[in-house]
Parts: sequence; structure tokens; C-alpha cells
Amino acid sequence: MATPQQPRRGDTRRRIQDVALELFAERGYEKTSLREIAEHLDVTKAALYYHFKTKEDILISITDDLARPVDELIAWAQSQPRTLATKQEVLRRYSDVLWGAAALFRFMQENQATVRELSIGESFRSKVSALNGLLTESESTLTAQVRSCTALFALHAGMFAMQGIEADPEEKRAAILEVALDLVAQAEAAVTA
Amino acid sequence: MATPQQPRRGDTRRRIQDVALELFAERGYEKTSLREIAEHLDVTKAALYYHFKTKEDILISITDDLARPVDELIAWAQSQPRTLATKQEVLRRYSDVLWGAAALFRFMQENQATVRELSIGESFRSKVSALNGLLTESESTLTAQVRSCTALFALHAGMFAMQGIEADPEEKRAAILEVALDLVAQAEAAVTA
Amino acid sequence: MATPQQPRRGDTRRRIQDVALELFAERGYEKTSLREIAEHLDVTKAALYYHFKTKEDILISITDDLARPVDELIAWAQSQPRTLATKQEVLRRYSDVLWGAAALFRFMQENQATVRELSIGESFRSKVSALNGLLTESESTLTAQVRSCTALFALHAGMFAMQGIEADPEEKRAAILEVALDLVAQAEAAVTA
Amino acid sequence: MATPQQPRRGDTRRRIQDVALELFAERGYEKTSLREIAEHLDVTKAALYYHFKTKEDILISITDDLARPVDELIAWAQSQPRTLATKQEVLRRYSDVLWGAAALFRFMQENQATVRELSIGESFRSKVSALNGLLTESESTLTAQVRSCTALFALHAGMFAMQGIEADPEEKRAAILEVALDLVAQAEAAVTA
DNA sequence: GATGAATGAGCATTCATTCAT
DNA sequence: AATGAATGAATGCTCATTCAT
Repeated sequence: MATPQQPRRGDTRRRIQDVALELFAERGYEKTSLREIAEHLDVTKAALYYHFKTKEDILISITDDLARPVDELIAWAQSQPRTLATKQEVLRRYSDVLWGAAALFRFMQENQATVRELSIGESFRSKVSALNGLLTESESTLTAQVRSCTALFALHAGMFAMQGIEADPEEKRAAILEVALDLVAQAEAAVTA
Repeated sequence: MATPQQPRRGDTRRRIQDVALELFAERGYEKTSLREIAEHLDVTKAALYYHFKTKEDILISITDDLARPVDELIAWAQSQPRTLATKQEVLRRYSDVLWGAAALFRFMQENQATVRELSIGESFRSKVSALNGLLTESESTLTAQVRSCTALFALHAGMFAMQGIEADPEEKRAAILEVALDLVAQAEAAVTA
Repeated sequence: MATPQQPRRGDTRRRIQDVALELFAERGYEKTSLREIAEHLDVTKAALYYHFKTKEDILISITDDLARPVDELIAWAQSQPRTLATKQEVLRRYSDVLWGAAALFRFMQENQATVRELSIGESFRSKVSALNGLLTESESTLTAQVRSCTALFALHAGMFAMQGIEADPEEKRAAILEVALDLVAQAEAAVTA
Repeated sequence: MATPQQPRRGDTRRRIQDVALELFAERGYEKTSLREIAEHLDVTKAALYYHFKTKEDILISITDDLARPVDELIAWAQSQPRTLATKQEVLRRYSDVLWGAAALFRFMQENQATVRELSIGESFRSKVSALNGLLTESESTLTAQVRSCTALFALHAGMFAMQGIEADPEEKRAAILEVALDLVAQAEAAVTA
């Protein structure tokens, strides 16, 4: 017999992560207090500490879960030939990853100053850097390098910063991806020319 | 008779702004306490309150000073014909503005979550939005709009996020500008075609 | 079939006491948390509550076990004639008791402020007081009384506080006992004189 | 014109030290919270932090003030010949110091476990050790060394632990000092013999 | 043009304890 | 014989802010 009164069973840990991410993304990491998180969940602050060692730990656990796909993408890309097709596929997949964990990446982008001092900062930076390395040929023109790099940032910015452009979200996402794909294509053209 | 002991006279207000911006940019707004700012200046916290009404006020005053050129740029652009040449000149001038007040814009970009809840948030957003409007033709392709928008973000990202690319700063800046100029050119081409 | 994995059977209660005493003596009562004790034993905090009603209860149970010999010593002494020989034998036996439960007495001595507010405080005080009464004749000189009292404290201090004196532990203990015996002898001499 | 309403002027720092020492000595360091101290003084916790950086800092400042005489005593003793007369004078002066800052030394003795982990622990130990060194000749009998050491502990114990002996405080103090003086005399006799 | 002294509200964290399972 | 999940109360500490001088 189910007791729908008691919210859920054993999923408190996940619920904490969900609420925390939501609040972190909305109001920022520092401005989100553990009291707030606890209140949203109708538990005490101490309950959070049963599940996580520190506030930072909550964030780390979220990142570990949600950023894994990026690692997989990097691993996959490293096993592929460094062709334009590969690079474009990286962008396509990265776009999917980004939209699949939009709240986390929004948080990362909007709290860079905070994140930089947290342990997840370094791992985030190194992932973006790795992706960049996969798109860019170091012997190509400076302009070409900037173009590849911009392709990546277009995807990032596209998630939240391009709200000025009014359009169906999926169409907009497709347009952004198209621009990004085009940028790496132009970058590649420069090198092969 | 000069008193070289006291470094400056009456410029405490400006010194507060300088130190505050430096710390805000480096460690984030929330994590920078007034105590820290005061200690860096070798005055008491109360002294800060003689010059500024609140912590947020310090930030506002900095923004007011440093973001004025953006307003001027927008005003200028609005008085010009909406040609490609104008748009490219906007990007060129914006690049100058950005690099002229790098610390402030870095701060804005890395503390978006915080800034959003502050009064400067809205004015910052509206400026970027206005610039965007000046670069974009609303009747053009979605892709074209994204391209213009990306041109702007390329300049933003270029200031700090493209550290993976090693090159002489000025050359890099020129390359970023070139990519941005090219993006609006492509956007324009789509509309005229 | 023996299961050498599980180190012991049913002796959890005793293991808790052992670990608790060790930690109480090393880091103090207040600074030793039940979490720490539980972690050292690889059980949960709740397990401690299966065996003991409260944190203080753990300490009480340790004291009950280890301080019994002191009660026996007092009882024995009370059944003996109040001669110098008896007093000296009390000191000899007390020295044994002290070294047989060194950790407990070290704890008592180093946590007096805490112990005073705990229920064991009173019983500890009254035991020391009883011993003192057995060594001291209330009608003798003030100086003589102090000497007897000092004999007792010499034994206490000797356990841990005389680390400045480098010597074989057993020899040192013997020397301390000798000084203590001498002190009661001098005290007694004053009274009989 | 005096305003007796406002308790005092600028002596808050000293009042904090006084109340803190009183409470530390009475209830122990860990069990004394900053809230309690603040309430006793009718100020807020934050006020304590205006005057001291941390809780430990309050204790350190007290110790620095009150333990200085011990340093002076050690310095004086080191400038004197290592005769019996010197040693006895050391004991006499030390007795004065001890009774002059009784609360602090009571605290030290009753909170050894706590003090050991605090920064003042080491400095306290080293002072007692230095005094011991001044009273003891390392080439003399083990028994003689123990006797000197015991002389010191008799003074310590005498402040609070000898409450079993009922007598006029000053007479008792004199008796304790006499026993201590006698102990070093006996120690010295052994060496010269 | 500043300081010294203080406050009120808040924060992350820890603790002893409870209880259904 | 023990655990998993949680609580209520407290702790040390920091912060932006105020105000009389």
C-alpha cells in the first residue's frame, strides 16, 4: 500500500541536488543558503548534512553527474580522426549535452567568479580547454583558431544570452548550431587552402 | 611643503572604486567584503560609508563611470545609417571600449548571476540588447540574426575566455575583431541577397 | 565455520568503551564526538545508542569499571589500623591502581573542568577525599596535612606531568612512590613527636 | 560630568577578558560559548569580534597578560647562581605569581586536554618545564629530581585541589610553600652529600 | 574626512539524540 | 544487534550597516 503522504522514499539525496541546482542557477551559489534549500524541501538544514559533507559537496555531486557526458564526448572525439566531419559532430553532440543539462551550464557560465575558486572550476576549465583543442589546429592561422573557439562560445552563449532573438527554441538552437558548424568549416578551409 | 607620506589628496573616492573593481573582478562581488576593500586601502570600513551609501553603490558608481562610453557608442550608432559599414564601425569601437574597461566587463561576465539581482543588471542587459538591435535586422534570417549576435559575444569572450590561444594580445584582439566583422558581413550578405 | 572477518562477537560494548576512553583521554571529552567514536569502530552513531543511553553514560560505565579498585582500596584501608605502615601500603596500592588504569586517570586529571559538571565528578572527588582522609590525621599540624596531601598528588602528577625527567618508566615510578612514602613518613613523625 | 549609566568607556576589551576568564575557569573553555560571554556583558557576539579575532584569541590575550610574570621570574632565576637559596626564592615568587593570577592557573590546570590543542598549550608547558629545569640538577639522583618536581606541583595543587584541608587560606598557602621549600632542600641535600 | 564601537541578521557547520525498520 | 534518516539546538564566525564623535 503506497503512502503518497510521505513524499518519496530514499530519493532525498536526488531531491536536494535538484532543488540546489535550481536555486544555484537562479540566484547564484553564494546567495543560495542551505536554509533556503532545506526550506524548499521541507527538511532541516541538518538533513542536508546527512547527505552531503559540505555545501560545495552538493555542487560537486551535481557536476559529477551532469558533466560526465562531456568527458565521454571528449573521449569519443579523441578516438576519431581530426577531420572537419568529426569536429562538426563534436559541436552537434556538445549542443545536445549543453541543452540536456542546461541549468548546470547556465550556472557555470553565470557564476564563473565563484566557480573559479571552487574545486569544480578547474575541471570545468580543463574540459572546455580540451574541447577547444579538439576543434583547433595549433598550426593554423590565428584567425582560424579564433573562429573555432568562437564556434564553441556561440553554443554556450546560445543557451541563455541570445534571448534578444525571438524564435522557436528548437529553431533557434538549430540556427546557432548552424553558425557554429559554419565557423569551424571556415576555420578548416583556411588550413587546407 | 609636500607631504609625500600621504600618497594622495581627496582622491579616496577614486581609490575605493579602483580597489573595489579590482577585487570584485578577481574574487567576485559577494566574496569581496567591505572589510577587505578597507584593509587594502588602509582605512576603516566606516570610511567607505562616508563616500558611498552602500556596497552596491560602489559598484553602481564604477559602472556609471566606465559604461558611459557604451551609451555614447549607442547614441552615435543610432544617428548613423544602418549600413554594414556602420555596424562594423560599431564593433570596432565596442572592441575599444571593452578593452578600455576590461576589468569591469570581465566582472560583468563572470558575475552575471549576482549582477542580475543588482540594479546595474538591467541597465547592462539593456545596453547589450541595444547594441544587438543595432547590428541585427529583425526581418532577416534567423541564422543571420544569430551571426550578428555571435559577433558581439565573440568580442566579449575574447577578453578573457580565449586564453587557450597563445598569441600577442594585440594580434589576438585584431583577429577576434576580424572574425566579428566577418560575421556581421555574412549576416548582411544574407539579407541583401 | 569461523568468520575471521568479524573481529569479535558481542564485545561491541567493551570496544566502544575502549575507543571512547582512548579518544576522551587524547582529545578531551567535549572535543570527542560520538561520530568520531563510531567511525573508529566502523559502526554508526545509532549503534552506540543501542549500548549506551547517552554520551555521559559511556563515560560513567568506564569509570564504574575502572574506578572500582579505588573503592576496594578505600574499603581495605578502613579495615586496617591507622598506622604509618597502613598509610604507606595505601600509597603503594594506589600507585598500582593508578598505573593500571592510567588512561582513565589521565583523562580525569586533564578534564577536571568538564568532569566537575558530570555526575562522575562528585564520585571522583569523594574518592580522592576519602583517600586523603585515610592518610591525614586532622589533629596534626597544617604542614603535616599538606605533606600527606602532597604525597597523593605526587602520584597523580607522576603519571603524566613529570615527563621532564627522563628515566626508565618503572624506575621513575619507584622514585615517585619513594618520595610519596617519605612525605607521609615525615607527616607521621610530626604527629608522634 | 560623569555618566554612570553607560557602564564604562573603552574598557570593553578588558571587561571581555575578565568575564571570559571567569567563565572559562568556572565552566571550561569548550562549554563557555561566546553567546554566554556576550550576554554576561550585555553586548552582542559581534562586539566580541570587534575586539578579538577568534575565541582562542581572547584566551591568548589573557594568557599573554597574566603569564608575563612567569617569564620575568624565569629570566630573573636564570641570572642568579644555581644555589638552594635561589631555588627557594623561585618557589616563593612562583607562589606569589600563582595566587596573583589564580583563575588563569586554575583554568590551565583544569583544562589541560583542551589547552594542549591550543596555541597557548605549548608555551605553558615550556614555562613549567623551564621552571623545573631551574629547580632540578640533571646529574642528581632520580629521587632528588622527583622531589624538586613535586615541590612545583605542590604549589599548583595547593591552589585548588587541597580543599580537603580546612584552614585559613593564607596559613594554608604558607604551609604549602613550606613543604615545597623543604622538598627542594631535601633534593639539594642529596646532591651535595 | 574619517574613526571606534557596536549591532542584527545571517551563514555553514556540528552535535547529541531519536526512532522506525 | 544495528542502521538510515532525520531533528532541534547550538556554535564560531562574518557581513553590511549605523552613528556618535
